[in-house]
Amino acid sequence: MNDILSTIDVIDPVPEQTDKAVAEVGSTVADRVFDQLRRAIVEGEIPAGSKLSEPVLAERFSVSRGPLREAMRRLESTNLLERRANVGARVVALSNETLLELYQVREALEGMAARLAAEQMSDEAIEDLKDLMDDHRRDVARDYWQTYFQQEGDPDFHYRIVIGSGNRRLIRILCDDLYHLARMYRCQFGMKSERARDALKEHALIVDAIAERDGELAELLMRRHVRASRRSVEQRLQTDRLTALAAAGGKPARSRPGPRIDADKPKR
Amino acid sequence: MNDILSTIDVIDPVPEQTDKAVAEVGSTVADRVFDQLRRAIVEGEIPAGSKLSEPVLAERFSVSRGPLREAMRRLESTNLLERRANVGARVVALSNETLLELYQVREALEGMAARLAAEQMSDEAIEDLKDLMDDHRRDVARDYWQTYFQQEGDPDFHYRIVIGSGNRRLIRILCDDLYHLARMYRCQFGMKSERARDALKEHALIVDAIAERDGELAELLMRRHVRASRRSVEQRLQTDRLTALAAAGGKPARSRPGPRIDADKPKR
DNA sequence: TCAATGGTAATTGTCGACAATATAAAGCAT
DNA sequence: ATGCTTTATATTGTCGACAATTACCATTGA
Repeated sequence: MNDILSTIDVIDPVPEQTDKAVAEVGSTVADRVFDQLRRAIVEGEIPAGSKLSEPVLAERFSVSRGPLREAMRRLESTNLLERRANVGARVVALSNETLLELYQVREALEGMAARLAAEQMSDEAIEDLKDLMDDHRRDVARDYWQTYFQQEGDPDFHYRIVIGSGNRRLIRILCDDLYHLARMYRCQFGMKSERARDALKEHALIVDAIAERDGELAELLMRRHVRASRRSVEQRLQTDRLTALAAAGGKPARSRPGPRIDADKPKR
Repeated sequence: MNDILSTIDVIDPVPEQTDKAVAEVGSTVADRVFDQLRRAIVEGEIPAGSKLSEPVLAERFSVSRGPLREAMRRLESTNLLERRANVGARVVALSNETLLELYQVREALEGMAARLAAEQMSDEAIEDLKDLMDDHRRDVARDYWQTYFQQEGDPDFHYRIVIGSGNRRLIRILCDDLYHLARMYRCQFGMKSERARDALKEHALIVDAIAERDGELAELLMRRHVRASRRSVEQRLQTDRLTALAAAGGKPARSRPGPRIDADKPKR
């Protein structure tokens, strides 16, 4: 049945998957370039506010413009790109206003998620959440906090709770859209180091509330946590804005002349 | 420049623009088919749960598969379509669970919108909102309530408030995504007639709270209003489910054999 | 009679080329 | 010299065709 030899001629073509994410089977080229492009935007490899040229991107990812356009459409629907007909697409600009708007929505939605999670999460899932907290505590003690809170760890915590809410629409809005944008802010503006420990404490309180099935308290704590998180990023954004303003004009060197993105100035 | 004669050979295919919205300039073909397809799905012209065939849809809208696929991607991002790679796209199934999930999110988001609107809406916008309420009152008195509450009027009210919140991300989530799905439920399951008058009263109370800049009260009333609205649709959905179960097997007549959609049974 | 396997047909995913539009530059008139 | 018109280029939008994968159906065997 599951004879490996019968598929001997199709197991080879995969290795040129240069990126770490080895795109599970059944996924299409458009999905792959979607993931790659999103990562590039979120991590700042493609600067915010820059214009995206379809031909150069297509050549960079070694695909035709068809799948690329599909990927860009999906990026647009997640609000990471803004597109105007017959003009082109730009990466969203990271401003104070959009940050405020994003975190306002997150506060309402994640508060609700925490309440629902406290009511509906399974006991095993709560135990897993506690284990995750222990891991985070260990990592913070080892000063690995940067990798976790700036990249994947913190989202992991929020992911668990949102998924624990059981509301698939809520899950989709937060995990597929808002979290990537929030991560984009954190990747590009960083986070104050003392914030990591505070955030960890807040996480612990939320987990406790959920473990005690106290939905009301969980919502309150989560809303407060999101507010604090916003304030941290906002503060960092403002200082960076000022320093950038002071050193205006000097672009910090176009990295390499090879496969790079058509990134003209944000134009305003 | 804008010589019409130069395009004399391509102005003919358009007249089957049977739809009212004549797509403003600067909009592309994909945008037009997106609007048309969304309307067809929301109003039930294409039944929920049915499979969408790209070739037949492309021929129906007289476009190539390229723009059609873009439109379908956008529909997928708004959660009106579900797509699996190499298999196809289906219209979402309208179930009790998705309804509950939708209205849970709406409750949190619209409550927040009402609070923000009470705080930030301009005085003129509030006056306009009052005028709209007067119009609605008149229409309900004339028994035109069905056209308003089942189609455009009720969304109009909610649109105003959400836009009044000033949060563009919130506006996008609600107006571009969730409202269309909510309208789909109302279009396909209707609404009990006495609900219209109750809804109108609730609207009036919300407007009053906003006019008095009482954000807290506005949020409370809006959340209650959304809950009541959900209950109404839920009730109607359940009765329809039962009657459909009673008359199982007899499909209510395939309308016309002309340009119709490949609609096989929901398959479960 | 039912299950499994093979083949066939249809649908989806991808690609390259063409057409239409917007941006930019160049030329001309004032 | 400046402003407007016109031309030219480049980018986006659209189309048709090909390739790959999937689902369906028939045949064969137990």
